[in-house]
Amino acid sequence: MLPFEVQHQPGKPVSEQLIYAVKKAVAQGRLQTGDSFPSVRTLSRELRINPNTAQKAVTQLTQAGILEIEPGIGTRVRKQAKLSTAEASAILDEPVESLVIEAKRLGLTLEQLEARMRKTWKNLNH
Amino acid sequence: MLPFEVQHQPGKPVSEQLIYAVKKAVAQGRLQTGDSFPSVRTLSRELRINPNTAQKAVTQLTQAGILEIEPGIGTRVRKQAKLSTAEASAILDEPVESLVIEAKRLGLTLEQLEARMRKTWKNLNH
DNA sequence: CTAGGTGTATTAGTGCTCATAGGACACCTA
DNA sequence: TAGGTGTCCTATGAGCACTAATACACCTAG
Repeated sequence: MLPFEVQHQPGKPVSEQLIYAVKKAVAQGRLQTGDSFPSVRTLSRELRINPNTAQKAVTQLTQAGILEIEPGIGTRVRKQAKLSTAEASAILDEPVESLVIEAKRLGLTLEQLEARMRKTWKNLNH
Repeated sequence: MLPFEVQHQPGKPVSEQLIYAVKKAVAQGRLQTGDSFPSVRTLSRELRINPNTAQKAVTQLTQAGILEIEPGIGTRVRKQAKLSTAEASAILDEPVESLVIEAKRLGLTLEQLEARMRKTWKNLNH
């Protein structure tokens, strides 16, 4: 059994959905620092996707600092390094602005958006 | 002069960047209800993109309820209809969850994320 | 040492989206 | 009528996503 769930939405790249599922599992604590991560071939078999697609996701997750490779042995969940404010900004600025624009367009108030975000935050805690 | 700015980022579809720029301009109030919107051919000329690409953006913005067409005359910014809570949820749930996951991964607290969002909200007011 | 696991790389082919190009039509206004 | 508007059509090229089948270097367990 895999330590995360992937819901394949047609139209979106399979590799990106796998990446998102892993990020979500890490945020939820279902994947913790030091946990061993399924091999490329296991992912391929369990998710019924091509080994290359699985490897693409693993490669990007490694470059993102979420997984780390031990050559010849396997992959583990890496200890998350704390990033600087500038680095966090570079990553978050776009999705934050995009979300705010969408919320304004839908007629929400700032308070309503914050309430929705707090709820989502707490739902991800376990 | 166009009532919005489009910054072409290579790798992302031109039509989607145009759509995003228009949404942003509406959220900022640079485009207001009733304002006339540039024609497909004007967009094509000013932005140096194909007329089909411009039309694709206009079509999607119309379907999203942001623009409205007056046949033979032109396009206008439509009055925003207030959506139900359920409809707003369907649109916002995904980006909110995605943002929360990313913020948690980067080690931010809920308070830090809210502060960043409030700042972005206010910066878009004018 | 060998067998079997790991990540990695290569080459090839298919299908889809994006963007471009050129042309055409129905509609409305001046 | 002339010129603007949105809309539609076919065609082409580029790039990406995914699949497929190999092959290689590395490490561990037996």
